[in-house]
Amino acid sequence: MGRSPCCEKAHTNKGAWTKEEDDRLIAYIRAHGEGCWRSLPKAAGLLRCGKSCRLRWINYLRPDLKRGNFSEEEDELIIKLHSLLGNKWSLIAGRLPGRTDNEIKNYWNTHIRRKLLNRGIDPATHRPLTGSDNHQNNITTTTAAAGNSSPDVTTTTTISFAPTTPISTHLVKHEVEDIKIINNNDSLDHRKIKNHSPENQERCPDLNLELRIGIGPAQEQNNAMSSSYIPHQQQSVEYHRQKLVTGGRTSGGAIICFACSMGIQNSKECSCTSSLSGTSSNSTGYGYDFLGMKNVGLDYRSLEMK
DNA sequence: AATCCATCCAACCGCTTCTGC
DNA sequence: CGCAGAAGCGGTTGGATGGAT
Repeated sequence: MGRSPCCEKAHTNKGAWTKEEDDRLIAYIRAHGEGCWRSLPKAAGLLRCGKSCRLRWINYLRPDLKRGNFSEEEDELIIKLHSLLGNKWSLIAGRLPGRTDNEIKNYWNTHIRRKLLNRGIDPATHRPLTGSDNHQNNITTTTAAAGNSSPDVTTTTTISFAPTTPISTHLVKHEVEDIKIINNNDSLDHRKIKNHSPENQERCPDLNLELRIGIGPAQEQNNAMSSSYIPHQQQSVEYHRQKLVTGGRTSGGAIICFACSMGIQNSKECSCTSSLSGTSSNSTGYGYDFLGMKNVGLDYRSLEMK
């Protein structure tokens, strides 16, 4: 009951590409562009499967690829993006010009994982590594939304990488408020990172991985004690999804999609151009399908990486 | 010099998602 | 709407390389 092979394997080369194969592939794509990968090998005179050609081109032969070591800035960006997106290497690669998903994935597994472990951070959860931190096992993916499901109305959803098991609201509140204090002081006072147990103490305070999704500027105003303000009550993403779909809407300002908020405008990821066209300040445009919240009117301008 | 071991990374594989009919 | 084919994605593998013994 297996799937049909993507190509006739009996007549295809495998393994490392030769210079001649590279040249053929480059010449063909220069002449014809990237088209149907399945038919490309035959047309280009290559004994390779289309998948292999695509991979070779994307990961190695593309002229816009950046070669060489990753910079410290790229390192930190990858870490932050990974904390937000999880193992979505293609999305992460979209934010690093000249880098491929495969390259970033390899780099993550060989360098950054170790780097985070040395910092005492679990690369999977971006939380401090502690032996007794059993609740972290509840997190199956770093993109998982967490928090309690209390249906209280608030203006901001915090997508936390905290435990997925129910935890009391006030604990989350305190934790978040402490982060706020740190940001306001623009300092790295470790004592203010409260985690309610010594072993949970943040070991890398500059890596705050709370993800906030604001619902709208007007409501944001109510909370505008500071740019890093996070409301008292944490909401589940699902609750906001339902609320927004059934009537919750942004109260002002156009909505940009997640892709644009991440700085990759005009990419294929961008979903805002159509919904933005002709919208006014009371736009009811829809947002990007972020974390499965398709068509939810979220304001990604307030999506922050801190 | 030979062997072992760890690391790196290109490439593969299988699954999911997208797209056209 | 459902199906099939194509493309895309992420996990994994295996060969090359370099350092340690």
